[in-house]
Amino acid sequence: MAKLFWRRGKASTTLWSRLKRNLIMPSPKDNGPPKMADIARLAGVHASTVSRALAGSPLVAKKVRDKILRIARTQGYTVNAAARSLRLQRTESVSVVIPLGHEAAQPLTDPFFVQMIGHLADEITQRGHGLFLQKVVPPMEDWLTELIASKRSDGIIVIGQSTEHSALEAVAGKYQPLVVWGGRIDHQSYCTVGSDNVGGGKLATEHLLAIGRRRIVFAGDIKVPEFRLRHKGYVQALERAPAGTAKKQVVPTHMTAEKVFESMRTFIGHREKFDGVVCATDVIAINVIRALNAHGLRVPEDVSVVGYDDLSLAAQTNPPLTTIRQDIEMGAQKLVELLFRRIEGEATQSVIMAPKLIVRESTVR
Amino acid sequence: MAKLFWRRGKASTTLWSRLKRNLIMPSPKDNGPPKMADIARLAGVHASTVSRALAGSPLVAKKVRDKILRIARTQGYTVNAAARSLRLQRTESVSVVIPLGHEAAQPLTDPFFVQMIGHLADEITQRGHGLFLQKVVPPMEDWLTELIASKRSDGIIVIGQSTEHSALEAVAGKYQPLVVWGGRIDHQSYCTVGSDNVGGGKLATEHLLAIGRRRIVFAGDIKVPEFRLRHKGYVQALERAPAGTAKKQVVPTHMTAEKVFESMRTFIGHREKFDGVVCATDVIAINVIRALNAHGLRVPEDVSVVGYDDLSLAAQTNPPLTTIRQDIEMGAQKLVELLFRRIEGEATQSVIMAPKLIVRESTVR
DNA sequence: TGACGAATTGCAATCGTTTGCAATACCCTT
DNA sequence: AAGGGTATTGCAAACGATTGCAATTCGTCA
Repeated sequence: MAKLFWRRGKASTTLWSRLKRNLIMPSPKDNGPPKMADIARLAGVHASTVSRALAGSPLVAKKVRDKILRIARTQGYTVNAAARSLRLQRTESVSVVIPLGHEAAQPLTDPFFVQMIGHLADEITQRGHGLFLQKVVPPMEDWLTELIASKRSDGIIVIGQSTEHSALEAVAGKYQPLVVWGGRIDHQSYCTVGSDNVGGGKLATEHLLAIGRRRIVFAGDIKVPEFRLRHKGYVQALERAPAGTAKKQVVPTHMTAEKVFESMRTFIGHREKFDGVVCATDVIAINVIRALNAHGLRVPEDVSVVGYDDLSLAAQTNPPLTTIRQDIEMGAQKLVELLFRRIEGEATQSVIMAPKLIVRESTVR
Repeated sequence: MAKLFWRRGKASTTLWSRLKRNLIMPSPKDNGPPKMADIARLAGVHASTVSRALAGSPLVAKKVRDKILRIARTQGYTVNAAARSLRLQRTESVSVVIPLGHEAAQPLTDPFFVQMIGHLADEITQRGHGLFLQKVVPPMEDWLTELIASKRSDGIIVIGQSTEHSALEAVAGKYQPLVVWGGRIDHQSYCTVGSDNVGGGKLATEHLLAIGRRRIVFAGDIKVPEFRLRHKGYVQALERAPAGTAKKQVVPTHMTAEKVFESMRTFIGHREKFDGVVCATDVIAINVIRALNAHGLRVPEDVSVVGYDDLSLAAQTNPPLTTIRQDIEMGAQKLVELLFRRIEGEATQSVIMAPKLIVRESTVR
């Protein structure tokens, strides 16, 4: 193997040293980034002193430290991450996992994920950590335990429990530094951050009732925990609705744009009339509106539509979307804050954030 | 320190071993994930044999290998990533960097990034690697050299050269495994993948001319290399336009939704009439449409609008967006393919993909 | 039964940093 | 100038996995 090529600092008769002597090598740095030992040699000290200097330890004399730092900078030295992780038993990075068990389709099209990832990236880098991104698509097994055992990161954030509730439940007891964005499920033992989905669903439905809508349907896949909770709020609101209100109805639908569009179109064709739609997400809402328009139904004149999430694009659609805001930025902050506290060993409670109704033009003009 | 707590396998009088004898510890696995040595002990072999067995080496007897694999599985063993990286001098993961030099605002709102990241994640995980996500916001310095020197990943993909052309240029000679999504700039020495931006801009403009538009403006920030190239195509098309075509005009605008909306509104108010808009991105186009609607102008009856990217949401807007498709999925594939070839030491050429005009209803009904 | 060769296995060095402890350098006092 | 400190430094052992080489086992044939 090329092992000999990589020996350093031994003035021996290795192949490498012979090569080095024979070749024209004007640059002081030859093979790859410099190591701590290289900086040490340049500064005339031991590597341990370099290590301490870089860490800002008060043990090393100011004069020496300055010299070391200067040399390190000019040499473009940065500590080798793998070696550091191994020695310190921590990686200074966190895994962000997106399980897509409920969607066979691969691409993470939903802008919700993007916004979440963006905010998480902000929070995590702000704390000097890296972000290891992991997409988990079916078929998936043991992904969580493997990720944990690999010790690739100091903690894990899972975005959306998807259909992985049991996998999460299984490790919750053994592995502390784990936080999940999603719905609060009864008796769950892992730590979640999320909005009050039941409350949000109720809020949306009550708004439609308040503006006089009486035949309201729900659009979304009830198998996903978060959506099931939103649907639950929808049901609760309808149960207290004024007399004459039509009973509950669900448009089962997947998350990709075309699927939503299709299922909505067939729904419009086959079922009785309705005048309001509570959607499980903004993306669903947008496609519902598209389907309505395709059938000559105007929004909001003929049908009122409410979304969920308040993505940044919700304000830009046509018409702008009335929706339930989940404060994604705050959610990301909470997730990261809780995760770091759990990394420190603290036990933390789940956080439920209050959802907020944002009225725009897709419900009332 | 707690060092003594972590000693293993030495039947000595360490604090740990004393603790262990006294406490009730029925489970064989006590502290943290098992190490290779633990599996070895359980299987009655040396760690090196376990390593070989896990790697599927033909050196180890089939019977022994099976036993080791079984034990490893039941113990939930996974190789420690840091130790492996250190020994192998490779991390089996790649960095994806998003420089946001051109946008002071933090969040990566543009869905383009999301889709790109999603596809990259697919391609990278498919090759058994991890994805290390890095957002670089101003003020930024040395981010590239530091990332390289940390050896945190085996290669780097930069999405959009933003304002970092010179930083990229600086390392291109020294660091092979680097690929950039973006515009092909003259004399650049790093490897890029991107669509033919000039051609795309021309395509969009020619389409508007072909449907009879004669007063066409360009919306976008010309300081970003990719957008400058698109603008160049716009100019080229106008130069060959039929007589009577209005001369070129630019709406300078930032990328965030509100900024676009505002700059467009003031533009509409102050300038002479126009009947077509070539936008630097789909997100810009959507907000341009919103601004036009706010002024009572209909799309496409009064003004035709073309976007750029063909994001998945482009088909869902109202009206659906005519746009220039950049095949993001293929782009991601190319990026990853080229990167892995460069990791292998191969020199690779830049790739320019042909853009394609997608006609929807924002230009002609 | 002994020996030779092939098939398996173990040994030990290595990857680059960090850190407890031991050793040296330095300063000040008497 | 010797002694007693305190500041600085160096030494060497980890961290956990991989791999060339040496050592062992095993099967087989004479």
